[in-house]
Amino acid sequence: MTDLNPPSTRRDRQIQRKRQEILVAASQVFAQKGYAAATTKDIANAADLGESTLYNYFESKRDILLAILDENHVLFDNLFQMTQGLANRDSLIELFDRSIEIFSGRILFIRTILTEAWVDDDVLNTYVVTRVKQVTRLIEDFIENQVRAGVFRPIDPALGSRLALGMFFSLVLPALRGVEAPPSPAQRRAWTEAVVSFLLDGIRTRSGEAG
Amino acid sequence: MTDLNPPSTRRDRQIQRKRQEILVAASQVFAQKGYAAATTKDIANAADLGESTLYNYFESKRDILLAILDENHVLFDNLFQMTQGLANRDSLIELFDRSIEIFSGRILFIRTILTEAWVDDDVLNTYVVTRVKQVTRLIEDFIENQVRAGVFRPIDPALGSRLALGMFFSLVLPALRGVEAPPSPAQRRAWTEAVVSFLLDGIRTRSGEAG
Amino acid sequence: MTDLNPPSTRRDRQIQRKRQEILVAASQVFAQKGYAAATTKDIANAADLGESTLYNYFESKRDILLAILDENHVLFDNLFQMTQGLANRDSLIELFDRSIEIFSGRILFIRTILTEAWVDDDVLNTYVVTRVKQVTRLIEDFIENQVRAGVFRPIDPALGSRLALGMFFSLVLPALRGVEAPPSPAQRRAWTEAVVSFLLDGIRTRSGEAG
Amino acid sequence: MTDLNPPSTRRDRQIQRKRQEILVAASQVFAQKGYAAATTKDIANAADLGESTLYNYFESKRDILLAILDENHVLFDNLFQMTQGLANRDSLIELFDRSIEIFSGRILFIRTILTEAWVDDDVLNTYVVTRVKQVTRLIEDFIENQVRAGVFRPIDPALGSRLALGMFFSLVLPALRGVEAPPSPAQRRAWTEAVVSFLLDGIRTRSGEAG
DNA sequence: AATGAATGAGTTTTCATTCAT
DNA sequence: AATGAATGAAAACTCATTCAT
Repeated sequence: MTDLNPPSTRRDRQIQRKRQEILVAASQVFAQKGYAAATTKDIANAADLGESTLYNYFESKRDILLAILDENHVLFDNLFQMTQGLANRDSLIELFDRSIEIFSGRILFIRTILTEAWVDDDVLNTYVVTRVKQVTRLIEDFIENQVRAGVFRPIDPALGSRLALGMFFSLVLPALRGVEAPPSPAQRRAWTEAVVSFLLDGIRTRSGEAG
Repeated sequence: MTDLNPPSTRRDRQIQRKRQEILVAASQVFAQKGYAAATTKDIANAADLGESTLYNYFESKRDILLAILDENHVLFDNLFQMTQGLANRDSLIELFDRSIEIFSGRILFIRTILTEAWVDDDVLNTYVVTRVKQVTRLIEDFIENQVRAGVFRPIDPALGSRLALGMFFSLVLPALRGVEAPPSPAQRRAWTEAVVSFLLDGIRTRSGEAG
Repeated sequence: MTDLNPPSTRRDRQIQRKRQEILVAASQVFAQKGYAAATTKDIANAADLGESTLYNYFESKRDILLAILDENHVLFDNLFQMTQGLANRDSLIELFDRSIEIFSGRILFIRTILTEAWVDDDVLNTYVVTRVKQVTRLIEDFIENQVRAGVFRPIDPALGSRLALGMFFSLVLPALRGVEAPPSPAQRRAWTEAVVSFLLDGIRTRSGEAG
Repeated sequence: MTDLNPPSTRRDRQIQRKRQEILVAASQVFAQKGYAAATTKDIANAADLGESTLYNYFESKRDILLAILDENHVLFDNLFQMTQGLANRDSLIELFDRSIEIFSGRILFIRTILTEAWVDDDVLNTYVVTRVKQVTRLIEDFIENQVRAGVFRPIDPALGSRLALGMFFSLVLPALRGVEAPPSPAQRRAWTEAVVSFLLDGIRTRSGEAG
């Protein structure tokens, strides 16, 4: 049976595995130092390879970065497919929870993307803006629907979704930056519940009135 | 002696003025490309100086960065002095408004700080974490007080302040990144009103019930 | 008076002088090893400079080569201006003599051009073919005129000029390759007289008949 | 033993055949780019082999070049054996014709030799100078004989043979460089006739007098 | 005080060659 | 015998920094 596998397939898999190893190593380096400050020597060391060996798998240092970015484009597609139609409180919670989970599991990759997007307009537009716009639209639609249904007060959907994204990022940012451990599933659940509760109900008691 | 305005003082002022010019130019470059990707040639060009002239005012490229960071430390002190004692809705609004104003007026400096803090632990701790902790403490105290007074529901102050900071950043981040113009005073006021309203009252109508 | 020279002029001259020094050094290296085998280190050593200093004067190794090639384009213009209108035996002699002289005086430059033209189509077309076509045309016209005037037998002008060029190159090639000293003026004169004599009269005695 | 066609002989032939294939492929590459600019990868691709496979047949890249050069040494021996004793007009024609034919049939090999001889003194002396001296001597002897016999005017045999070689090269050079197709047999014949006629009779009409 | 020129140390990349399979 | 994978050595090039003027 194994013999029937075309040799190219096994070899291809071997190559893919190695590329993957290099990408993981490079992500660590890029995430730590940023793309510009990272050297190919750093990457090679992290991947436990000779520097020149990198060039058997990638065309250039920049090519390694782009491979990392592309890699993760796919990831987010999954996220957004899942959350199409953001209908009620539970689906809001689900969106937050899944998003935090995905971010937590791919900290290095995402940190790499953000690091470079912070500095490179192309990367920002191709890999970040597109996605952010998708979620923004998702949340905006949700808000509009709720307003129209009389459930929400008449607020600006653009501002609402922006604030929601801000809350989300405040939760994952410390882990992305590496100053906090990624949240446990329990922590995640607690966070999302609280965020959605804040978002929907505010933090005042029903009868309260701040200062 | 210094009060007598000796010749050295005039020269000192001249030097300080030049240093300042260089810092502004460097901020532009650092903000655009990040510290690592920025070259001393870039900085010199931006400052309209010869490359070697930079070294008459600063010891090294790194030294220029640190001068920028130090420069802005002062800024935040003012912000926080003003907001000591966050007592009521109005002071919350005032905090948001002033903060956004300060961030908007110093985009380059702050972008530089954040860029470097994102990859450099020392910079993060010295220039960012300290300040964030201050505001966090401020907001936490506010929340605790309100909870104790029965105005707020019993929420986790740490989480609450984190979310509040997240909202704040969602408002200034696009301008910091350079993809959006800094908000006008009117826009700022509208934002802060809305944010505080969200925060305190939630977005649901008083009778509404999502999903 | 010297003060009235704008400072930029003196500096420019200084830069031009240095560039020239580098070009001469590079010509030696390129002529000896060929462009591909020559290293920037070789060039730097030949110019008695640090390797990185080269890059203050030229953008790249290739840029140095192209500067050498351009430099000599001018040279040949002079040659051809002088020889427009190739009317009689004396002007033929003059053309050969001047050509050999120019080639002899710029051996390194010309060897560099030929070395690269032998391998690079762009260089061949831009720097060699154009010029060869000019001389070819010159000689062809001369032959055609002489044939029409009944002075020459009806021979193919294209072939005739090609053979004339071949003779010319047989004289300068050993010096270009560095296996022979460039000809003295006396030698040059003797050669050109002989070549023109061969060309016009053949080598047989008027009555002779080979084999 | 060898006559008995032992297995090793068949293998040897197989090896020789492969070596030959590699040499042909390498000639193409060397001829196009020159030795220095050609990579072992280029050669392997041209030979449709893995890069490392080359090293089963040759010790090094340089070794491949030398094999090509040696290969062609033999070729010229044939040429010169044929032309020993250059007695009359017909044998001159024969020499030119056969030489052009051999050059035309081995353009890649010869281009490779010339490319390397242009920059490498060892190659020049071993593979080119020796042969050129042989032909030179051949032609010089011919000229001397003709002069002595009163058929030629008293010209310098060294110069005469040099010019003759120059004419020859002017005919084959464009094909060697790859900017012209190799001449057809008819073209070859026409060329040689014309060259010998020029050489012996000059291009003036018997009564003519240039300028 | 300002700077053009020079450069050492280091960066990305190339490439001939080796080696295990 | 053939080759994919790995790599040391070296190439082209960059850049922060120094120094003489």
